[in-house]
Amino acid sequence: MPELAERNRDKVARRQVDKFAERRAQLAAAALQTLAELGYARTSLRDIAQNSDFSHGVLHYYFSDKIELITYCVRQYKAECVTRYDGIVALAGSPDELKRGFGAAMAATLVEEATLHRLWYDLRNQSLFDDSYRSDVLEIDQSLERMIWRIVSKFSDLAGAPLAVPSNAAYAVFDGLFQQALIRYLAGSPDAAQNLDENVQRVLESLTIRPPSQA
Amino acid sequence: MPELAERNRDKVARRQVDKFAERRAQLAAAALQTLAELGYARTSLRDIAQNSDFSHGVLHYYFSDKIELITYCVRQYKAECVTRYDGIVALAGSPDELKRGFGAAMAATLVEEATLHRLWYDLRNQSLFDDSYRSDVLEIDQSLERMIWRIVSKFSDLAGAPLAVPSNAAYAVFDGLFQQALIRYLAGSPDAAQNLDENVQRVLESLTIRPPSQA
DNA sequence: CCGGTATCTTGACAACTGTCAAGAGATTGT
DNA sequence: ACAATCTCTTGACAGTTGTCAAGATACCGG
Repeated sequence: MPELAERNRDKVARRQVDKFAERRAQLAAAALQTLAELGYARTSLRDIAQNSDFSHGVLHYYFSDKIELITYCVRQYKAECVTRYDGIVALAGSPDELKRGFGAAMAATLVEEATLHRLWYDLRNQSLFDDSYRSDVLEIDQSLERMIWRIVSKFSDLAGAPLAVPSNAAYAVFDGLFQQALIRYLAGSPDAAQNLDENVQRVLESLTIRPPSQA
Repeated sequence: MPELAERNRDKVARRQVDKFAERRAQLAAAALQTLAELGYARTSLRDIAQNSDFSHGVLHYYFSDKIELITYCVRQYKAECVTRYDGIVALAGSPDELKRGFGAAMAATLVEEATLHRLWYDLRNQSLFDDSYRSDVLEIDQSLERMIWRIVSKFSDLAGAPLAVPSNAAYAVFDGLFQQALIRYLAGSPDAAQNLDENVQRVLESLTIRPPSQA
């Protein structure tokens, strides 16, 4: 029975592939945690292994080198982030509701995932020096830009007011607000989250061209 | 003559201090160049020394350790940056002139000092992981915020229109625009500078509350 | 239960790091 | 011109890094 044998081989192969992929994800999670804690410059492969259940040699069994490991991590990060605010867009019925939801969601992200986001900014910066990460980082950045654009353009629709800036500017603006809030938050400022919430709402309002009030 | 001897000692001491300070600045310049080229994670003291006229040992003659060297570099960077746009503020006679000058100045900075600014973002990020640099980075960030605020509030004055956001939000917004433009510029996008110019002008306009058009 | 394959550990390697000490060389006051 | 001090080079150190190979262990089909 060549067919049965073949199917079995396939099944085995697939099981192995699954297990292989699963362990890669597991190790990448340990790497993400370590990187988020120590930063890119201070994280060694041995540090990562110590945050996992394995020894340092196993990393080279699942990843060809450090660059492939970190690239894999960056991609894994993306999956978590990119749809984070889509629920707010789908559910919002009024511009005010969307505005409030967006501000609250940004503030919540700030406190819940502060270390993961400082890692993101760290890796994005690395890509300015090292070509190895550039394409992956750029792709994620564009995904985030589209995510922000979904919010902003929906707000524009709901408010019936056109936007004063294009997509890349809108993303840059809110990214800047978040990054500045992150700096303050990690420096211990107690009102960083609330301040971000307020600023996000104010800026979102500002980016739409308000119709003449008495016309 | 104790007085003459004393004065001479002082003179000598001051001359030595000057020479000492001068060499520190010289080495810090080499360090800044190296860091801007390689990034924080990949720059070693030997790399820095190789970009100077001296050997690697001399760095420990002028700086107690790597942290002090880099801290000194960061402070040196600040001096160059913090008054960069003040001429524009002083000379602008109309809101339109200020707006155009600001956009053009940001775009010029982007192309002229791209590598120095990617270093700034790199070091600011390091301060999110390493307390050693935190206070210096925070201080510079606040100086930059004040610089942006001088522009934005002057624009508000000239236009006779109040601002929709506070100082920290204004800084965050323009910093975000610049950083995003820097990413694109270093990735080879040919229109990054012009796009930054346009976005800066649009956003500056948006941040002021325009009076009802027909009132 | 056996043999082979997949998985993991251990230990080693060469290169690189920040730091420092010993001494050579240069400069300065007298 | 001499001696003291400042300046700089050289070479070494202990620790860390990414990488890899040899071998131990676990798993699985037959």
